[in-house]
Parts: sequence; structure tokens; C-alpha cells
Amino acid sequence: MNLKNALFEKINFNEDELKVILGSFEKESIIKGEHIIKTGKTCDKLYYIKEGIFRSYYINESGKDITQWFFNDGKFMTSIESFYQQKPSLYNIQALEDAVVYSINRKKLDTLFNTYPKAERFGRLLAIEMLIKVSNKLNAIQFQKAKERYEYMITEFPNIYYRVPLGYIASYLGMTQETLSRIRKK
Amino acid sequence: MNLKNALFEKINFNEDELKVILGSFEKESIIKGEHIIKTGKTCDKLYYIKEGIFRSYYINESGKDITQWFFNDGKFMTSIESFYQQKPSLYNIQALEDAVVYSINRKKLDTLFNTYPKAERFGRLLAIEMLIKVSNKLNAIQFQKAKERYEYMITEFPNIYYRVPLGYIASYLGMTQETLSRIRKK
DNA sequence: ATTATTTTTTGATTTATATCAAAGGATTGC
DNA sequence: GCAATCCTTTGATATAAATCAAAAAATAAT
Repeated sequence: MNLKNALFEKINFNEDELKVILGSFEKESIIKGEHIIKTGKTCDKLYYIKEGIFRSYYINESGKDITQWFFNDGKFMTSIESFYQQKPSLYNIQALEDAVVYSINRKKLDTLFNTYPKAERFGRLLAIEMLIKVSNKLNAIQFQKAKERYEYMITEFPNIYYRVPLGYIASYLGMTQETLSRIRKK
Repeated sequence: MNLKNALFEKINFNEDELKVILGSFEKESIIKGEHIIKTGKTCDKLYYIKEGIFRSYYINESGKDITQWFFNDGKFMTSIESFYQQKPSLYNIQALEDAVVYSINRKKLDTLFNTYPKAERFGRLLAIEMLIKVSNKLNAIQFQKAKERYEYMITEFPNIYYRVPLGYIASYLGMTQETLSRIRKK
């Protein structure tokens, strides 16, 4: 899906609005393995993924790499609390495949929010959509057995689960890669 | 905190705006144990809690009562995906103490959103705030031991953890009440 | 192609927490 | 004030998943 359709899906922007909004984004190419934001830095951009897969992750106190979320094409992505509250990011975000994205910085986005109430609404709907997804993951993680968590993964990310390293999925689901490997065998 | 200050905390509404917005809310009293929304019903109201504590919960496939979230005074509360997407609620929300709330229905809120871009912005900031909190819980639940999860609870809900039944906290944290009881002993 | 590196699988053992069961405490209602 | 609920604690046992270790498979580099 392209950015225009992604915007249109939630809000009926008119042609003029679309022109300005689309014009505020810049195209970027990112190669596999590259980071768009690192822990400790303040994230200044919101991204729309045209092609590719990304993950957010952090290294915990015991040195383990923990994947927090996957972002695939057609979705918006940022280090939320860093971008919106302009404070250091707790997460790294890394491309898992060569990717093409459209980005907008905080300043330009604020201008859009101030100029077009519809843009503000789009932002609100996007936040709510993400909130519901995170809640769903929480429910899956909180009370389900390892096998059911993997089933949740397949439902939530049907286009991703077979494309990214098993270890990343395991930590995303709150289990070790050995456990996930054993589950997959069945 | 009162509703006016809660609004003012995020957005500099002017006097006229505040008057209309505050006038759109209705005061309600709810007694301990009562439900403001039940599973399967569509939630039509957003609440501001002036006094009291609430919890959202559901009964899972094996019949267990699982607390999903706690809401205390000074916070906004609703069954998010039900209220915003107008579909049946997955959760019940119940008062754990006698409570006083201010409520606004979806229709009136939409009018406010359409009339005052600042209200829309308030809605966006509220959604983001909640999103960050849910993410924090997810990180606590996903990779921490039972003891650390209880410490997260104390940090996130310093005014609640000693006021609600231990069983509710246990399921909120993804553990059994026996485990939580043993942790508390220390 | 061959080596080097990364990722996944498999096995043996340990551990945190769930489950089952029952006894104590604390509240609520009459 | 006593009975009836409800909530919390304690103990014994079971279990899902973590940990540790190493082999096998897949991918990338020379």
C-alpha cells in the first residue's frame, strides 16, 4: 500500500490537504541491518513503511536482546514515547530487510497538526489503533502458554513470522529460542 | 484532582472552551461492586474519575477472572476499543470502591472533537499516554520475574496496590494469588 | 567450492511458578 | 455476636519453560 492510501484509509483528506501532507514526507532507503533510531537518542521522525520489515528492541540488564515490536510494510512506525515526548528512546529500531520508507520530522508534523484538524484526528486514530494492538499482545503474553503465544504471532503478523530470525520472534513472545524451536517442530 | 485541571494539564483551553467541555460531562455516583460496562455491550461513555478505583477484567476460556487494568482517581477511563470503534467490549469495568465520576457519551465527544481542534488534540495525547503505559506494563510482564513485576505494580500504581484485593493484583500481573502472597511476605 | 559465521535444533538438567488442598483471617450481613 | 462469605496464607507436588551445552543446518564471505 502507498502512503496516500494509508492516509485515506482513516480520513477523507481532500486533494489540497493530501498534496501538502504527502509533500511533507521524504523518501528514504534503508539497507538491511541499519538502525533508524538507537537507544538514548531522541527520535525525531515518524516513518511510513513502503517496503521492508523493521523491529524495535532493547538490550536488558542481563545483556539479552529483546524484540519489542515488529513493523511491516503499510504501517507507521516510530519510537513512540521518544517521538511524542521528545525524550531519549528506550528502544533501537532496525531494518530486517532492505527497506523504503517515507519520513516526516516532528516539527513538520506539528505544523500539519496545527494546520489541519483532520491530521490531528489521523494522529489520534493511529495512536488508538496501536494502543489496541499493544493491548492484544499484552493479553496474549500475560496468560497464555508458549504455544498459544506463537499462534497469536501468526495471527497478528501473518506476513512476518516466517521471514525473520526465530530468536527475534522468541524474545518478542517472551520465551527462549529453544522453546520456540520445539514448538515449531510440531 | 478535578476534571478542569486534568484537561488543563495537557491543553491550554480558554474559558469558553472549558465551559462547553465541562458542560458536556455529567456527574455520576457509582457504588462499590457496580459495573459501568459489561462484556459484549458496546461502551458509549468516556469517564473521568473524581473519586474511587476501578478495574477492567474478563473471564478467560478456563473461567478465570483476569484483571486487565486499574484506573484510579484523576484518570480517564473507558473500554477503549469498544468506545472508539463502537464494537462489543471484551472487558467488564467495575468499581472497587464507591466512586464519583464525570462521563461524556460518544456523540457529545465527537461534537467536541469536531468543534474544537484542541479537544481532538487532547484525545490524541490521552491515547498516547495510555499507549506508553500499556507498553510499560508489557515490558514488565514479558521478561521479568514475579517479584519484579510486583515492583512494577508498586511504581505504576502507588496509590492502589494496597487498596485492592490481592487476587486482582495477581491476575493483573500474570501470576497466581498464592505466588503474590509468597512474594509479599518478604 | 570451501571456510567461516550465524541460526536452529536437540538433549539433559534445573528452576520458577502453577496447581491442588486446606487452614487461618478478615469482612459483611442478619 | 455469630454465621456466612470472602480473602489470604501456607504446604506439598507437578509442570512448563529456562538454562546449559553442543551438534546440525543454513547463510554469508573469501
